[in-house]
Amino acid sequence: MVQSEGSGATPTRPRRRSARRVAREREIRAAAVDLFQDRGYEATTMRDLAQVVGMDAGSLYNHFRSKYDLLREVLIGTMEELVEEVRISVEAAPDSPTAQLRALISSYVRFHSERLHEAGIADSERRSLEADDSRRLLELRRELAGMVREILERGKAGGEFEFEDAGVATLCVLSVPARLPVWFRPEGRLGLDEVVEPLTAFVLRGVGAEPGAA
Amino acid sequence: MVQSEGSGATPTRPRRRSARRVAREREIRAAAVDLFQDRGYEATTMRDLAQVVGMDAGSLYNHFRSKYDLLREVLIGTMEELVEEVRISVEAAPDSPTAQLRALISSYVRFHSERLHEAGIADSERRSLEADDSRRLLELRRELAGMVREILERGKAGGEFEFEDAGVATLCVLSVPARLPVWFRPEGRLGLDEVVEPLTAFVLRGVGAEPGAA
DNA sequence: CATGATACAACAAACGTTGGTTGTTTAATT
DNA sequence: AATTAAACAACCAACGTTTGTTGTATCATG
Repeated sequence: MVQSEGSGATPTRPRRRSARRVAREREIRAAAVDLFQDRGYEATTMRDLAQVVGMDAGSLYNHFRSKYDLLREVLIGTMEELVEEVRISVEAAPDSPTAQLRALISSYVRFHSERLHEAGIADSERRSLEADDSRRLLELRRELAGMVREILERGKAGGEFEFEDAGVATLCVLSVPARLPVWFRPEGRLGLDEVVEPLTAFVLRGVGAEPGAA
Repeated sequence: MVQSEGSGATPTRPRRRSARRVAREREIRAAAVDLFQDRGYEATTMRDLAQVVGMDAGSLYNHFRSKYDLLREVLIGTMEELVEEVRISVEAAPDSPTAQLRALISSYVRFHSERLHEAGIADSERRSLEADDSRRLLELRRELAGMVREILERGKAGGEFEFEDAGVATLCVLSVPARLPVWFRPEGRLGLDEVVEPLTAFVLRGVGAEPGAA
């Protein structure tokens, strides 16, 4: 097992992955997300997954090292994207706590609604992660919480917000969009935009802000 | 499968269960809740459960018909108690939407914190329920949502509350206490009472109420 | 002595994963 | 451009475990 990567001579170029392969992997990933979402990781079998994408269970291993790898990739990958997207949207907002909180909630909600299934399992399947990966996911969540908290405290200091404990307030704020995957259905009575606004208003009011103010 | 319960002749008297047996069943139930909570139903094996209560896996079947039965009993039983407790506390409150919403949230939160694990799995393990039982659980949740919604609409009509859509508002309100099992730890920085108050205030503000008003 | 709780052993089914194999696609060499 | 070789992606069958569950024998308790 000395075939270390890229160190010896003739380092066997990684061979650009074909478009076909990439498409296949995406297909598998998407199917896995769907299955994980409505049966849970443990209850989803490789045979189930294989059937959905129309291939044999064993063939899946040409694309992923293991069932667990698939889970980790989905969970951590999704959370990283969420944090990144939220961060960008906050940084793009005006330098006012209210506007920033609004931007944060809005992008959070939009992400959750666009990728409902991924977001849903990131929450419910964390327990299936091994210690290291679970820590990583928690770290990302803390990062998100840190952004919220920073905005909240700044808003409170400036008199825009009003609440007792910043820690509790942070968790309250995050609770609302976090539950979206539980009840929001894109094909439901209300469209995304009709949900984002009242939801944002609820959160802003919750921390004592005037939702009307920009 | 005609052995309907209590209809035929000689309806096998339930024969008062000994105190020992009752205690054992409670013990098993509690252990199951704990395991379901931090590994999930699917990932919990009867052998795991048996080891926790210090007996053999097969012996568990003297107390429960199946693993699934255990899950159903915990999930639906807990939810029924929650709905009942919340209803009582709302009916005991003064006839004001603000007071009633406050009572509802408060009792909801207290229930969740006293029985953190039960409440946590009622949410995350519903997918493991068979269709009928899942419907039953959903029905209970809708009952709870109905109570919230009724209060909200009455409050809006009376000018106490302010929000756009009653459906969304209901879900926002419920989101906050529902996330409690995710982050609240009784041994943490804040005790129960220090959490109930700011959390209730957040929700009340969220629907446009004055948390100060009784 | 009788009843019920327990341990123990065993079961079939289902699980994730691996290995043998075969066309097919991609890359390197002529 | 043609030829050769390597890598790939798929099927199928099988492996070793682990799963929930069920008899049966043993022990305790009232």
